[in-house]
Amino acid sequence: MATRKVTRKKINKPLPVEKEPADIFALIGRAENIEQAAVAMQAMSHPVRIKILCMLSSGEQMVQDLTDAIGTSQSNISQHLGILKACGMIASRKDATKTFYRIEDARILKMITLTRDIFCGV
Amino acid sequence: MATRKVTRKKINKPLPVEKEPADIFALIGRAENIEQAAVAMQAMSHPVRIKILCMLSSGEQMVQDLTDAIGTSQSNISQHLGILKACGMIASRKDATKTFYRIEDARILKMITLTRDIFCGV
DNA sequence: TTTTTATATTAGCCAATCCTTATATAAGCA
DNA sequence: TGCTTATATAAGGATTGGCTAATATAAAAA
Repeated sequence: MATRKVTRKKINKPLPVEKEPADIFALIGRAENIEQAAVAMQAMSHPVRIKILCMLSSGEQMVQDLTDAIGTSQSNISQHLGILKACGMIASRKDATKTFYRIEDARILKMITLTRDIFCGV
Repeated sequence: MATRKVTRKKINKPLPVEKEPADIFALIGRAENIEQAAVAMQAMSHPVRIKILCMLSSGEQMVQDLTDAIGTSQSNISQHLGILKACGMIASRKDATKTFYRIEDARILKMITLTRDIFCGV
């Protein structure tokens, strides 16, 4: 498969050797961070993926359960899981024919928790 | 975060007119909220728009200053502002030939602040 | 009035996203 | 062995997103 690309750009510079004005850096940090935030939001910005992340935020889940709970096709869930995994947000473990997914990036756990708090009051 | 394990099946529906299983609602609230969160994230999920929102998070800014600081074309900034405005995230006020933008939705201010905190440690 | 400054809008193109259908893989079961 | 369950991948077409370049608008300055 041609790598699923949610990423806009992979910046891997250790220090800010950028052409953008200092204001922005002072404001939010390095461009690298902004890219990361953008990639994360992009990956989270789909109802199905938000639901997946919410379910995973309470612990490991298998694909079947995600599919049943969220209510779209198995293929569709699998593809959304692929997107989240490609970003390093989630990781998986296989147990026989089953695959269990979990949140891997602590920042994402924070993000989804806060998003839930802000938009759902939960 | 609230509950711990959510492997139950849908036993009964909570409230309204939706077709999705109860799990998800219990977990994050109503589908409506999830949609809102997705729209908000989608709108925020672009480096230029994150930069705009970061700048606006410290107060009103005019287009010229955003353009200079962020470093893309005026047209491009204007279009991104249009996207944010169309979602109700920001609002504008005109002063002669200048237009000042500000964050309008309190949830967005929260989101951008938290995003900054999580991804930039600022 | 003409020109300049500040911002908005439009058009066109290419890339990315998303969903569906169909098929592939791989482990357990009969 | 062949059947079934659980998940992944591929191909496709439709829709949306994002950029640039060009043009429009509108107020201020000359």
